[in-house]
Amino acid sequence: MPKPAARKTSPVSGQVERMRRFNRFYTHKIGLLEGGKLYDPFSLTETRVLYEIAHRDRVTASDLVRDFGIDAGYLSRMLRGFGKQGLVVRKAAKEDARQSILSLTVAGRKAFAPQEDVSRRVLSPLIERLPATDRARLVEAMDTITQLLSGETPAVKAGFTLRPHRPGDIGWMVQKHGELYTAEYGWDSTFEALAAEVGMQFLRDFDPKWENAWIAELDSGERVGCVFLIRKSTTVAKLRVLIVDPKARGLGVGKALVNACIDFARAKGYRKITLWTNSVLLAARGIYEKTGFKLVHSETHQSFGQTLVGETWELRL
Amino acid sequence: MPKPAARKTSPVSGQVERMRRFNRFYTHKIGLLEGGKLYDPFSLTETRVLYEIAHRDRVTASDLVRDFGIDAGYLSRMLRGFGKQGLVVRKAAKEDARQSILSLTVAGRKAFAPQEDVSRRVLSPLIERLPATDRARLVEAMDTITQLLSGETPAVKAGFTLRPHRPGDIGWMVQKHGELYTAEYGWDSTFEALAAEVGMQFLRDFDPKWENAWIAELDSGERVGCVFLIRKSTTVAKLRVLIVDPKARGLGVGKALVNACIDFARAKGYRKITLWTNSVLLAARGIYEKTGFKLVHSETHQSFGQTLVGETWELRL
DNA sequence: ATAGATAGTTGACTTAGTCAAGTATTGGTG
DNA sequence: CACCAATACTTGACTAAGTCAACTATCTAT
Repeated sequence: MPKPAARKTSPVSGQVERMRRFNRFYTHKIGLLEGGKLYDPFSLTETRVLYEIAHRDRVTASDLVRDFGIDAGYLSRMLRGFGKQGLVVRKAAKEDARQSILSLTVAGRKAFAPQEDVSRRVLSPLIERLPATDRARLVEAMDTITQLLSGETPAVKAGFTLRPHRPGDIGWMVQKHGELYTAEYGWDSTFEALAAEVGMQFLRDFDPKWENAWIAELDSGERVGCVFLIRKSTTVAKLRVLIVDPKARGLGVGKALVNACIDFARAKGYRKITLWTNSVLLAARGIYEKTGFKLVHSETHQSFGQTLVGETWELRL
Repeated sequence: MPKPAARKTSPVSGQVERMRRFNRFYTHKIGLLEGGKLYDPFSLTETRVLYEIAHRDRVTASDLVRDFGIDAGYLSRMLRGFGKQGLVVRKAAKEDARQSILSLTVAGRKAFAPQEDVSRRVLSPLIERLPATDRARLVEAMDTITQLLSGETPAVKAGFTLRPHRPGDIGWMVQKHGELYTAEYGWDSTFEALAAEVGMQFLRDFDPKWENAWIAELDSGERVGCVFLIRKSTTVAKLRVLIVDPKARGLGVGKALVNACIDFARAKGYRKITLWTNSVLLAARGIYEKTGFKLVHSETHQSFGQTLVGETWELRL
């Protein structure tokens, strides 16, 4: 009878151990924070039930039992108690008389109001003792976990801003071009070298009166896109290195970047914007089309380890 | 009597809301995972107690009460139950006869063994359903939260490896040079442009038989340093763009990068390594000195918006 | 009309945990 | 040495949190 094989040390098993460590740590941390009479006169579970009633429209007992994993018997009893105290009313639903629609009374809202603030009071000190950069890291990490474990679109995705370039942004542009074009199109390192050349030229020749770079960043401060507009001649501007990180696609980042270029070019009195792209870059081409650029020239070329169709697009201003 | 001032919308209050959202989400997620008969025949609290006894040397009841926030009466009862089942023994401590040192019996270890694996079995599916990049993001986020909320030095800091360059690494090098030299020395964007030029040239002229780049990354996969070695002539190599992220300083990353260059140069039969640095870069100069480089030339120059003393260092191989 | 399923309630109980008083031991002080 | 207060843990009595099964009223499908 051979012995069972020893457990192989895989990346996943190391990652699960790190998850266990976090889980042990965080549940302990929260356990300590939530212990005691924090929600007095309500228990933690009562507070949770009241929270759901307060924040959901037409919530039923079955909703809470199903979503919350609370026992129907226990919930019924709790709701009876809340009813006795005048905090919650139950109204039979028109479409199914078995169901009770739960809502807080005015007295219920008043009694519950202090508890709404408890978690804020508990969590605030945790973050306020950290320096600003660590605060951003902490909430970013939390958003990441929520997003990944919930399988949802991140709420923070909704907010982004465009800003001018700062130290490190050109390097970021080169890095993203290197990573994303390799991952998505299999382009080789000559493309990253081209991006580095564009970045070098932009910095060396930068004339803020006629040229600009826009960096898109999320509310968290994370960079998710960029574009440059440079002067080709007194009447012609050239748009270069438009890129959007996959995590921020679908939000209008690319369109906002291109529109920023168009607005800047118009304000500076350019007559035309020109750009060079490749036919496989469908999302970028779509943005150019939608913003009014026209395809004026295309030709096959061997670049970046591929056979590609290079395209020149123009927008008359 | 004037009304109280409306709550100001500050960055911190937005961040606390994001923390609350995470907290609500995660405790709910864990609550669902931990519900039911997961640790049968033990309860969650019993499992936690057994875990502590199994993993800590000479643990006492007071230790558990203090660190764990569990009631002494309840714990005593539980331990009595474990004693009845032959899972735990209590031995009076020699130095204080009031104290009981707790340990698992052989039968206790055997009975507890399946429970040790429960959290692994519960957490594994959460991570295994994610693509590899998201897995790394998840555990990185968890490590970040643990580190920030515990106020500890990150455990992951201890391990780093060196690897050859990949797509995006050159851009990362440019980005870090741009950010760090601005932040630490006030150098202007001409330095980032120089880094971009070095990167571009490296990629375009790269000959793997004679040249290499090394990227230092932590166990988490995060890049924290780099160096390039390029061929200057058949007998002379040139070391370029050594940089170490502040978060990984003090670990020997810089020294490892330089030693990798030296070893490579020796293996390739170069006679000498040369490099150009600036006198203000004290940490780098310290590493060069310690690894045997000699200062052979220095001169004042106006670069990067500063008056600097450029230095050439050499190592005979 | 009937049967099975569903929404919630109630009775009886178990499990998880609290609080206070008690016993044995230790350390400090006069 | 004696005494007292504090400490480590136990025990009695109890409350709080929650479970399970049987029940009532309502709905849906056949």
